[in-house]
Amino acid sequence: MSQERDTRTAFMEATYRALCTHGYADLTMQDIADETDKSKAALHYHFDGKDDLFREFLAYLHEGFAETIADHPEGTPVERLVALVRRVLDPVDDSADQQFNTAFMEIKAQAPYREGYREVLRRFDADLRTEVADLVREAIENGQYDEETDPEEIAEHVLTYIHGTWTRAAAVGADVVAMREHLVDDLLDLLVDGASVPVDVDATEDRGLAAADPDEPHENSSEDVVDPR
Amino acid sequence: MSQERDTRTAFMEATYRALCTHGYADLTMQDIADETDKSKAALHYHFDGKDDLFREFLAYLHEGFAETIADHPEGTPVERLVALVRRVLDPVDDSADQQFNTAFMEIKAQAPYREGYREVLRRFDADLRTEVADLVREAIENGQYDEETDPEEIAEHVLTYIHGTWTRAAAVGADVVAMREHLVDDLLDLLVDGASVPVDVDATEDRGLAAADPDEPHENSSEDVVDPR
DNA sequence: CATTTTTGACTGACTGGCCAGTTAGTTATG
DNA sequence: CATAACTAACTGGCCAGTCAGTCAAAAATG
Repeated sequence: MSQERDTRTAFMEATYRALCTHGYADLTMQDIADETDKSKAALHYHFDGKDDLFREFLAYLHEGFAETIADHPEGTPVERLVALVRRVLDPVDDSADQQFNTAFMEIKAQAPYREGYREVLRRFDADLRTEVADLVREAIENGQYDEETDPEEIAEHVLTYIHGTWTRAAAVGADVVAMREHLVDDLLDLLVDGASVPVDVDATEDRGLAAADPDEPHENSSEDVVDPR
Repeated sequence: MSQERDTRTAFMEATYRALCTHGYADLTMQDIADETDKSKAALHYHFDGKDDLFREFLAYLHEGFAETIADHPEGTPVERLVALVRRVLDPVDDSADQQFNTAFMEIKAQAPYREGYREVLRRFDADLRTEVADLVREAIENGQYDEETDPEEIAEHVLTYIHGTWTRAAAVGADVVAMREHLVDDLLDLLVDGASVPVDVDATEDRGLAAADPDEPHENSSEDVVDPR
């Protein structure tokens, strides 16, 4: 009974690992099976084909994503907003996770063609948007942001910018940290004059373009998806 | 001699059309040949395999892109900047072009894996960035933008935002016009107080989120790539 | 309790289709 | 007629999915 559950979960984790090493485009069922101690036939026993497997995998990722975006209630609303952005756009040093992000781009690009992908991706989007909008609303109530500020509008802006960061990082190898801190600056610029500026901002000196400090400390290293290892 | 040139060009155009109807992921050499009056073997006669074909295709696209981003020297710098953004993020009604954008996303997602893709994409990026930065610089000289404004920084921001717009449009079917006008607003908000506001701004009433006017007039309908038809 | 039967999980070997690339031969062209 | 431009037919490899079992453990039976 929970035997099946376990095996399916094992295959989900295997899919994650296989994606990191092979990418989405040339990922075979065999590759996934090879990441477990089971056979390819077992994979077909548990899932109704590749598409079914991947739909389930996306749902599995979505669960982990909730954890990533969940608010850590420490500090002012804007501090928490900035922390959220940093968490989501964390350029993890772990090369496996980095490669997963790349593979995830491929999946996004497949969404228009594969039935059911888009729906889940929309949920990723909606969840993150809600979280951002809520924090902006709090910031307004807190007096950090002007009352004229439209939380939904900011959230949309942030979402689009985040997607752009991921895309450029994958497509042209652009610097995630630089783009991320640019977004953070935008968010801080919205602070009403006289409002307290968050202190933990580690990007106080670099206004430069490609100046990504490599020794950036990120204790929280979870990616836009929870790492199942 | 120019026979070969013609045929190669015909195959480039065929590749464009084939991408629109099949997407990148399941595009076969046969699909491309079928878009011409030539055979699949002819395709192999002219190109050293699929990868070679696609590298050449990207270069071909890049030529067309230059045309899209080329400045139309009418109006103030900011007007021209806004026009550029609108040209690049034009959600063409032509469904073929729309599908091409989707396919182009797939190509971007393949860049990390395919040798040579990334290089060309970087050139797309660099050209657009240069164009934007130049216009911002002009806007500063013109007194429309504050002297504190950093052209490179704005250009980076615009690039990231544009990529985000394309990605979200493809991945979750987000509204290109709404996102685009959001960016335009950002660009207009940068105007120093008292500077002339461009008049041709057709988005004067809609500050709403999903309010994309379908009757939007775009005389220039070229996409992020020139349509070879 | 000892046995037979059933079932869930799984495997190795196979198949059928697809597709990039090749080759041997044909047609056009200058 | 020599070479460039092509074609039809073919090849070889890959891969999703299938199938005929195996096997251990659970359930039924007497």
